[in-house]
Amino acid sequence: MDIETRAQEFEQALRRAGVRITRQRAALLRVLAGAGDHPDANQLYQRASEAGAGVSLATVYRTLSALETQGVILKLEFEGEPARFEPADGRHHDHMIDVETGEVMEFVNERIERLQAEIAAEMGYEIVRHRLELYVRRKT
Amino acid sequence: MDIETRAQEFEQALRRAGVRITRQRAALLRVLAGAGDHPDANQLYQRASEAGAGVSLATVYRTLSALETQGVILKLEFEGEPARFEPADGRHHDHMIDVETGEVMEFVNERIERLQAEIAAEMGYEIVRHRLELYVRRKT
DNA sequence: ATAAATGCAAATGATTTGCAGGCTC
DNA sequence: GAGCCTGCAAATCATTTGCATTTAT
Repeated sequence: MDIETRAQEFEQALRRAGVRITRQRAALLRVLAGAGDHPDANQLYQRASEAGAGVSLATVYRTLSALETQGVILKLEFEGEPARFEPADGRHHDHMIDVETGEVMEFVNERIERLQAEIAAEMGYEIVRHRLELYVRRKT
Repeated sequence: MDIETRAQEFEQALRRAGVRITRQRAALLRVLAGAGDHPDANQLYQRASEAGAGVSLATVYRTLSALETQGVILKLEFEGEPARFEPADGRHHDHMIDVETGEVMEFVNERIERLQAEIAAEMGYEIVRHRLELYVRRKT
């Protein structure tokens, strides 16, 4: 799926929720749709600005939280750094962070997901959401 | 192990690292040693103050980070709240947070630990540390 | 037309830090 | 006695918010 298509899907989701698509938001959606990495609010602000969109950082934050509320993007809060964001389109995955380089990788493991659900169930709970982050170093 | 014994073990660890044991730190160590919950900096500050120790919040933070550096306590950063701390004496465990009540529970699962190590290894990494949090709701 | 969104600057909240005087080793 | 510690207040940093003005629908 190309960037424009994905951006339009984001727009639909927002419109459906009654959120207005302003010039700023349209620009942000495109930046997000094209982000292969996991940018933070400030990086998104930079990218949108470079793309010629007149956007303020406050609006970036406000838009990000609207998008998060609509479930269009996910907020990632890794240790010791500002929150990062990623499109929420794919399937659920967890993250692995290289502590030397800062690189963020994604991974999926069905067995871990199942075990988590079992653990919660055994204690009489159901999982609302979870957070699994592996801080790793390249093996020598 | 009683509170005083644990507090003294904390002191030893700090002394060994060349950190001075001041009246404030001694008090903090006792508060931490006696904490069955997972208090944040401000709660520790309150408790130490109530216990009659004249401590400032700045010193609480400075002491907590010294303790963390020495590996005596662990810092927990759950979503949307100030950092909490717990003594690092027991075996490793992860946390489950009841999103309704805020209650924090601990759990251990060897299989999940092993799977995490395997996942990292498959991608050529070794785990430095990890974070696994289950945000749960009591089953209806 | 009207309610929602924007930009700016000021406010927040948690945590950190500079500095002058104190206290531990 | 020397240097680490402390308390205080001011500084940071990411994020949020009040308000007057603009804009999408």
